[in-house]
Amino acid sequence: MDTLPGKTVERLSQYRRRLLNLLDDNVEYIFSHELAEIIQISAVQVRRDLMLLGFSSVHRKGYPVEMLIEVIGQRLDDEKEQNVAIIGMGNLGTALASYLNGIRPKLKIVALFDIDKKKEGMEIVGVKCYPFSELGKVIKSKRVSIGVITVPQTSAKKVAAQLVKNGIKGILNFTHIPLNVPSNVSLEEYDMITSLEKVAYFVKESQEK
Amino acid sequence: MDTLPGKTVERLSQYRRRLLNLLDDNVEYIFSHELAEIIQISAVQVRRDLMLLGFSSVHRKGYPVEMLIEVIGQRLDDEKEQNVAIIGMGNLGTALASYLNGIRPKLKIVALFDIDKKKEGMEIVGVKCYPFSELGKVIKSKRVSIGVITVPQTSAKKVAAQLVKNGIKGILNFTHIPLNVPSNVSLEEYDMITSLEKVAYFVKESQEK
DNA sequence: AATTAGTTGTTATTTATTTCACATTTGTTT
DNA sequence: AAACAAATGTGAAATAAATAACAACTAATT
Repeated sequence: MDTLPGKTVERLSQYRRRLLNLLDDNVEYIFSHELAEIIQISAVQVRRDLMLLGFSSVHRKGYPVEMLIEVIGQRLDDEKEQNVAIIGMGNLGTALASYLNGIRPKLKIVALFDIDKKKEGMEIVGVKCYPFSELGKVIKSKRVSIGVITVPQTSAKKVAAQLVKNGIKGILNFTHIPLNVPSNVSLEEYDMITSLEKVAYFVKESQEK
Repeated sequence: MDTLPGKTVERLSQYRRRLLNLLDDNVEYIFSHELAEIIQISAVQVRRDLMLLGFSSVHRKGYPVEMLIEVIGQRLDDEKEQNVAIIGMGNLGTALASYLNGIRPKLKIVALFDIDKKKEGMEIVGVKCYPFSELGKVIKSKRVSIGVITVPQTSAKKVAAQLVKNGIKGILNFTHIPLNVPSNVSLEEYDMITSLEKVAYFVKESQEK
């Protein structure tokens, strides 16, 4: 079974979240164009993504919502749980901790870290905060495979190196510092300043027309 | 002069930020492979992007840093300032306000908004917080062209509609709710849950190999 | 029972983005 | 001054992603 394109993975993640909502509303079936409408993309795009899952609709009824959620999960989720740590409990880290916590049963936020010793032992959304010095120990004891970096720019590289050294498998980097990690570590970077500059550029362009 | 590809805009934004650092360190020239190394991309990619700017190196010395910053600015920035408002002063909004504030001279954070009346009049990184009810008024008086949405999921659509109604030109959406805006409004969406699920997927995949 | 209409799955096409490959230019070395 | 080396700029090729186009299937309608 082939690895899915990154863009498809992104959309599947979004499909699933919408479908879970629909399930709550007791929607049993959904057409590609309906799902497309919700996500604001094209119906072909939806069908193509689902085709990559080998998932078919029930003729003239659409895709069965519950089963589709199940199939997306089979493809996206690890069978066992994946444990996540967030490093840096400033505003951004705190926001992420509450955003991400509990949102997916197979993705558990199991540890938070901060350099500030005062935060030691504190709980945010029910997850314990450890001092940075215990990073290695906790990663091992809690089997953390994914690290989310939300520390100040200056410590980003150091934190990434520590994570890698302690066997982390994936990093989600929210600092503006591009990281350099071994190829066996999955890396996803997100730079908020770049996003803002991008919007600003297209605003400017659209006004010049 | 053609509109640049979105990906190129993203990289130009990053080049510029690194170049500004280099300038502080009195670096006068930089080779494509050096800049590439810093951003963790290929040298060809850098040269191609700069080619789109019509910007040439000084033979065997590399690209003049200061002039390159200037040229990127000419292309990315609006001549006049672009004013930005952040709507939703929870942890995420607060983090963004301090991240983004002052980072680019031509992109000014001029207003913050929150539903909570207690925050009215408060200042975060020197920017004033207004109650949500004054959105329209402030957008007009401060000539806000870009809105950053960091409110809870449930209010995202309402806020977006308000922004659009008040003539906003660009939206950066940090909620998980896909927004539907008229085509004359530039929209950039960023979903942190999707990013985390994406890393998790590629971690899983890499372990299966 | 035949026709219409809605929806899918998939191949083919188009568009966007990245990478390759290399001729070109000129500083440096012999 | 010839040979070499370091980089660039760019056409051509490759890869990735999105869209179009349409045959096929079947529920509903006539």
